[in-house]
Amino acid sequence: MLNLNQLRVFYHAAKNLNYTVAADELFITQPAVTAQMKAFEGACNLKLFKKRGRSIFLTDEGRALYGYAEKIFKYEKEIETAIEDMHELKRGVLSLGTTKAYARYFMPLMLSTFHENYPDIKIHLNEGSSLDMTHSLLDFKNEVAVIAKSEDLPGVNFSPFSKEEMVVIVAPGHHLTLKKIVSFKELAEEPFIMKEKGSGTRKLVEQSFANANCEPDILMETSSTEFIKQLVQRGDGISIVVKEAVALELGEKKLAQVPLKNPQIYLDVSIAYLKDQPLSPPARAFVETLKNLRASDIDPMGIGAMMAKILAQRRKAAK
Amino acid sequence: MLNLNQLRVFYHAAKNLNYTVAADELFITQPAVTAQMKAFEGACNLKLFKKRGRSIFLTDEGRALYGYAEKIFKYEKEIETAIEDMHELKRGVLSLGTTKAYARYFMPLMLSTFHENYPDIKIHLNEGSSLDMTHSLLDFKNEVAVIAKSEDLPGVNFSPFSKEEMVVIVAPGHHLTLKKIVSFKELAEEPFIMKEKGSGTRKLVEQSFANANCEPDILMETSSTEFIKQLVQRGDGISIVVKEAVALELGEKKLAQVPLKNPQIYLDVSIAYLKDQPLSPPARAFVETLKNLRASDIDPMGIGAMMAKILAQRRKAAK
DNA sequence: AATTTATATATAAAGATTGTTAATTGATAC
DNA sequence: GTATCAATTAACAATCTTTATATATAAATT
Repeated sequence: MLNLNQLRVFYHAAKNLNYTVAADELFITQPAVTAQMKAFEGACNLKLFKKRGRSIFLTDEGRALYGYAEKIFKYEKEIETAIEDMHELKRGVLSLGTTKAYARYFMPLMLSTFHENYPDIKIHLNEGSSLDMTHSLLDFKNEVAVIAKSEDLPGVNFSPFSKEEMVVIVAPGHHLTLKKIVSFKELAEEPFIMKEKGSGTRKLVEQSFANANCEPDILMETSSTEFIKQLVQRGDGISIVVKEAVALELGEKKLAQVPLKNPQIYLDVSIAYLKDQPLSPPARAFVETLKNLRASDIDPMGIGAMMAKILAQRRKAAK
Repeated sequence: MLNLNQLRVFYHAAKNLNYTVAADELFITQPAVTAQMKAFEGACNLKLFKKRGRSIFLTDEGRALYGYAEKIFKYEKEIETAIEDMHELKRGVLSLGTTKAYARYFMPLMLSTFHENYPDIKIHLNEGSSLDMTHSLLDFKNEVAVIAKSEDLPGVNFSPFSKEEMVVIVAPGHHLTLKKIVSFKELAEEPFIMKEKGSGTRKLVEQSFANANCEPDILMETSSTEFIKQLVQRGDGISIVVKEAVALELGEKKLAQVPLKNPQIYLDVSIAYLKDQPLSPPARAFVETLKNLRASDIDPMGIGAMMAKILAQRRKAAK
């Protein structure tokens, strides 16, 4: 195992053929160079310099070694540049987890904006249930997750981000569409298409039924909101989903919304990251971007408002 | 300027994802790893490891840096191999200076033998006058010189190597060939072709004339023994040269030898190298080889005997 | 499930390297 | 011969490493 500190001293001494200049370049004193060179020649068991009067010359061995040293310290500079780049976010990876809904509706715009601001950061986006994504933080699979707060894990920091309006969806022409307003008790009578375990939506829906002292009649469980929409459209059951995820279908009348008896329910979406782990520069930059998006408005927004805001910012930036 | 010691600690910690194993590999204790890693992360201003319980993981930044570290320490191994090779004479350079006569008559055999024993040592052979070659040692142009001792320079070590018989040469049919024996006084009457200044031969010849209280009648000075031979053959003058250099011409009767009145004169050839500079391994090996060639016989030999000995050794080795 | 055992990292004070300051030597230039 | 410059030497200070101990988690045992 070579002492690379000594090799560095040798490199500078050999480059300048002068211990004093080498010392200056190394920000150490000249006697330190003398000492290190002695130690290095001893360790290598090779004479590297010849000394005549007050000047020094490389031996053949020294010259050979200098060639190698040049390479290694040139490479060191590359490493320093790499570290510098990481600080300046000129390279790095953002490992991000989110729900399918966010990955599909919100993240494309959000991340393309982020990528415009930090073009050298690679993005690793994973999707899964809120619970899965929370656990992915603990496993270091992701550094940040944009999800519904599933359970209050001690190591995870949840920072409120958006509030998504939830809507009851039924097939067009469904008998509930005749009602002005429906209660959870009434919904409990219908076959219900439920999201999978671990889903933030499911947790909220179950909670809402429980608050009304009833239980949904679960016909089927799935992780796919697309699948839920298909089933509901076919009239196989009803469901409660994030409004933004069915905005299109509601507009096209492929699905119908049934107004809920108050209170209206909202899904709280949070930015989650580990408590006692400092975020990497890319993750920090992303969280900052997210929080800035939210901070300026007092009322919590949904995806729709959020996206409108991003688009407004981009238009502004384009001017 | 990166602390490569810290980078090395990081490299081993990252390789094993375990501080204790890293410490073992580095032959240091585990607390030293902890300390160095803290210092390194501080210096880089980057989190490189994430810690969960008793295990550690690389961050994205750590993973990036590990890629670089791998390269640099792989390259370090190459340097270590190079140093090892230099010790084992598997690479290196022998910078050798000698006189034209030696370069022509002795060194081809000597160096081809040396090369057989140390096939990975490159040989740089320079030729010049004994004085020039002595100075080349002081200038670090050569490390070893095989030459006549010209003057007693304080920094140069002269170790006797061979003794070359000197002969008076004249043109065939020259009037001196009629004599049974000639004195320097008689030689002083003839036009003399002298070797250049700095030549060991010249110094010896001048000394010999001076001892006989006379001076040669110098017709011409040259560094080329070949040129001397041509001139003498043409009958332009006489000269005194190393016998081995004219053995062929004497045999072919192109030149004639005139017996010198005693004492017979000999050119002392030495192995010269700097006193206070340790020799490089290749130079040490070469000097050893030369000294071994000489050591076993008590009487100093000339080139001819020396070459016979080398050939005998080679035949022996071939068996 | 609760306790013990083993394993891994962190901390703190003592000890070994490495680097600094100041004075010396040795060589070159004027 | 004096001045100057570069490298060395030696005593002191800073940094790194070790020893010993603590803490915390995972695995094994009761």
